Amino acid sequence: MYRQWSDFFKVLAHPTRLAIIDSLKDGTRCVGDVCEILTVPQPNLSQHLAILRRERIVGFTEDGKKRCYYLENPCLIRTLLDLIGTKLDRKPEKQPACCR
Amino acid sequence: MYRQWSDFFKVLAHPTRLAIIDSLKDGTRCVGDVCEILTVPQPNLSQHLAILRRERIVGFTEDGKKRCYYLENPCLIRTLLDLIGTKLDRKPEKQPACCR
DNA sequence: AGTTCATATTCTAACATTCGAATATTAAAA
DNA sequence: TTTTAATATTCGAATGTTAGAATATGAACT
Repeated sequence: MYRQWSDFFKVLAHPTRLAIIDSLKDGTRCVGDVCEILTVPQPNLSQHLAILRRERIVGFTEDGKKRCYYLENPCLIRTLLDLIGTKLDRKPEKQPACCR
Repeated sequence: MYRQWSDFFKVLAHPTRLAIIDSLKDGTRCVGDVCEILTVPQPNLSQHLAILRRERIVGFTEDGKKRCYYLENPCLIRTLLDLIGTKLDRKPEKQPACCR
């Protein structure tokens, strides 16, 4: 079980992948747009997307020759990132209710 | 910021470290006990503890020649692991309230 | 069919992480 | 003060991850 969990965290353990996730937080985006927003070279972005797909963190729909990526569990991911935000950008008032 | 976040996830991205965290979930334990419970060789355990210390996930108190480790943010860690539990051991009724 | 646009894959060198083995530290007991 | 028990550190080989370069795929347009 820890193996499975650590595989999941491994996928989150890269700044570019977190940036990708963040850029999909509020909806669907095609690869080209993410590419521009993050200023990451296209093949590199594609590699990271493949890793995110493998762990089922993102999915995509095809729209002509474009691929529109989205978060598979947007709420869960949002909650997760909020949570570590409270740890790392440690402002006392940001503590989630469960931790007070 | 993504760098800082990914550094945090990197620390969680190892099965042994997750097992250590889990073994501290319900209180304080000294190194020897964790060692036995997890059946990990002592120097290796010590290396992982050092990594967990660096990211402030665990702390310790000294008790004679023993070191008693504990989670620095037990509630936060518990919430975090519960959350990914709901994703990975996917049972519909385990979905946290916020994600239904 | 050939071209173009959007994205994916493969290969590889650089770099990072991991574990075991050996050794070091350090507090207390003898 | 020597010994012992508990834990930590250092080193190195094996393994895993990363980014860039080059190349491939595949859908839509001509």
